[in-house]
Amino acid sequence: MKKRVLIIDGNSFCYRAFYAIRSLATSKGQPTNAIYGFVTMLNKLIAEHKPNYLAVTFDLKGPTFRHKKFAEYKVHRKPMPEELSAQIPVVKEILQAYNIAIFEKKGYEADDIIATLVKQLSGEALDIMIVTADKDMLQVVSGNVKVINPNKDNLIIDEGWVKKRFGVTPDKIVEIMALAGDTSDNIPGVPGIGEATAIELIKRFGSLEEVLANTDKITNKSRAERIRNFSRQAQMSRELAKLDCNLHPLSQRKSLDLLAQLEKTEANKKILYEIFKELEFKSLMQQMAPENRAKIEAIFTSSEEEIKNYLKRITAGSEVALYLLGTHPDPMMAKITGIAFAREKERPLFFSFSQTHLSSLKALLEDRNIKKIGHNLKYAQVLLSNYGIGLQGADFDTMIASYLLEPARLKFELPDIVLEYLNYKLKDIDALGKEAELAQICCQNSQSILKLSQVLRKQLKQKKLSALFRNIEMPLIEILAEMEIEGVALDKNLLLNLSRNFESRLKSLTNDIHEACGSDFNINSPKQLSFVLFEKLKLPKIKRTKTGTSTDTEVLRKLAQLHPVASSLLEFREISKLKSTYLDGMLNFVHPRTGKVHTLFNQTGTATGRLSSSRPNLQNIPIKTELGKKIRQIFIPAQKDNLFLSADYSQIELRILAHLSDDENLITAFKKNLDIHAYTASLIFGVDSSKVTEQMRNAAKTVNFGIIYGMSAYGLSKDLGIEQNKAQEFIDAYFVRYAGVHSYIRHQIEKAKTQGFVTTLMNRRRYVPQIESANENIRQFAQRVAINAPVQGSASDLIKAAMVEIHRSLKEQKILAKMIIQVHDELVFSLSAEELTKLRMLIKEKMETVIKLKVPIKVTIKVGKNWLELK
DNA sequence: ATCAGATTC
DNA sequence: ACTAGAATCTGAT
Repeated sequence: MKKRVLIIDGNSFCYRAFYAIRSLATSKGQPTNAIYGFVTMLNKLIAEHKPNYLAVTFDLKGPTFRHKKFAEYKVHRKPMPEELSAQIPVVKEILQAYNIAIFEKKGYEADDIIATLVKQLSGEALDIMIVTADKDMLQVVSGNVKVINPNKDNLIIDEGWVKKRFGVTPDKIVEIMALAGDTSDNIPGVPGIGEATAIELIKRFGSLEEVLANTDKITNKSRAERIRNFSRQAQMSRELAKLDCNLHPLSQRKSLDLLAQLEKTEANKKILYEIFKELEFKSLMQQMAPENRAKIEAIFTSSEEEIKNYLKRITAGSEVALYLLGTHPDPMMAKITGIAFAREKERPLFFSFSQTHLSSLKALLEDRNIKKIGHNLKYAQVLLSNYGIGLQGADFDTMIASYLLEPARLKFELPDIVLEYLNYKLKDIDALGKEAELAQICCQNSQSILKLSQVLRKQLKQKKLSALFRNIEMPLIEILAEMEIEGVALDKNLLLNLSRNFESRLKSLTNDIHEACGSDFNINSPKQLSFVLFEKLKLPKIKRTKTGTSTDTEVLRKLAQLHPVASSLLEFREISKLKSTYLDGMLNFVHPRTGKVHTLFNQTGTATGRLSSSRPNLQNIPIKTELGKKIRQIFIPAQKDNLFLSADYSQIELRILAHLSDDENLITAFKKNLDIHAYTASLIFGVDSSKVTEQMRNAAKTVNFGIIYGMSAYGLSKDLGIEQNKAQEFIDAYFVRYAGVHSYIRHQIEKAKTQGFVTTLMNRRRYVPQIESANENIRQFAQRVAINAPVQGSASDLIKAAMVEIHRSLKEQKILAKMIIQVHDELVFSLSAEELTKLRMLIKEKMETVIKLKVPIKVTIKVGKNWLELK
């Protein structure tokens, strides 16, 4: 097998990469599409052709010898876009780290360098493959020299292809270009002579020289005349098209020295890792990251004796990193597979699951004086609870720590966080091999968690996040775990009844709709529905989606004026959603043992600090419509005769805004306990508060909320159904009267720009790198984030702090009531009638006073026998 | 896997 | 591409 050389025309390759990937940029907005495309295309070529030698050539800026010969050369060529040229130095840096030779020479084009390289190597027994989209390059194709065109799906062009396409051997390509020219390089050729004619002439005469010497033999007289008139220009064109294959000093090199330089060697993975990390190329980072180098000498044991000895050395105050491997991501559904412990300066210990092992560990796990370090300790606590073990002493959760450092991150899985903060790859736990290997992986994971905790502890401290971590987020883990374990009971009979009622209503609506439309179709398919509405019934198209015509509620409401079927569709949509998501869907989450639903409260699920809830999501149970509200009846206390108590923060985000902005008007309004929307209406409409109509109050309410989200005049006008300039007037009036809010907003945007993040009451951070984006939309989005995050995040701080306080009191006072649900500004408890009076006071008091604001905090308490009937 | 459309605070 | 922030779930394609 001959050895293979791959020579890449770097500029051509960069252009291809740049246009192949529409947009890719770092979080700060630095474009990286060409770099990413270049690297992935390069990897693909290497994987496909497995070259032994590699080189990349580049053009340098400035005139070439061709410009000197012919002033018009490449005059039509647009300069390289700034977005692309900015990426080229990084591409070169990457090539260096790959140890791939780069060739560039002032005054010469990449093509000439390639031609010279090809000539230098022509004496060796090599397969040479040139990667370029440039037609010029075809002239060097020969038996062992081929061209790969990346613009044509990596089409391989060999001698046979050239002969078939042009009817001549590759060395005659310049002769053809001399006559036909090349528009992309602005090689003029002879006017009126195209490729077909040029091919015909060169096939007959063999070269430009011979054509010029024999114009009298050309039967088409005007063609012959033109060639004679432009003979000088044709000769010039030939010179331009001809590649220079004797570049100094490259042509002086011995081919063996050259080959040594081109030889493909190990890439410098460490540097590549750093570069890819900087560029935020996650998958490439992953490829370059080293495996953990620390040799793990794990103790893999089934001996009770060994376990006892290990445990003996762990005493009060000790720290233990623990990795608990479960069979399922939902801990209520999971079984324990194995447990690994890691401690400083000790060999890690692994147990595969057995009830005996677990019993020996119970004391350790339940000892609050032994500090537990883990990655997602809530998962461990819930899972262990199903084995009768109550985990205590949660001290450091690396998942929560990394969340506070980088709350907008999407994934907090252990391998992701280890890669980010320890810079090495963890073996995939799902690739389970033999048990010994499993033990190795679990031990490595527990050791990594221990190391992570040390790194993250420092970073939390440095960023002043330790208090939030220690006082709020860590204590919350145990509370959320208890809420998940407790779960929420359901009235299943009622659920099934409702489902059946909805079912029959849906059937009848389906009939009505099909009849009204004159055909049977799937109403749940937006595609089929839009065909029926807009093609069949010819109703007006009101709004577009990315892929077609919108049929959402807003559209259907407008269509309801024109066609009665739209109202039926609206009702169908509502009932269908309620039934599939909240009734039938709920049954999928009922736990086989407890008969309750055990929501997962995700502590790292939002960028702002809020919790999120899933499987099922209990934070979006319907309440707005009469029909939807009925769903709430199915949630009931687990114990017979118990009650639900709901405690709700009233207008918490506006109160937080008043506090953060220090706005005089807003603070006064809350201190006087005014109706805040009515008060805002009186301010922005300039009327006495007694003259505020319901309409004005509603408009003011929209404005009040809009402000918190950084709403634009466009959005407000659409929401209120008024002109945009009218909406702008409302916003202007708002900011005149609430000047403190206005300056607060400007201040937040300024802070985001100068320090890169904004903060909440408890110093929770939200990074806003896009605030400096050159893209108007992205920048404006970042500004809204900077306005909203401190408000939404502070409200989250507040309710989390309250949860910690309330939980502590309930424990201390041995109250049996259980906190079971949190919905951002609401807490739901299940309690007995005997505890009601005491709890009402306690909960209200804790929620209202846990953090002191410049305005009073108001909590409304309601009690009832299910989640609907609360008074 | 992604989209459209629904629900909540 | 989007226009009001933060989420999750279902059904269709």
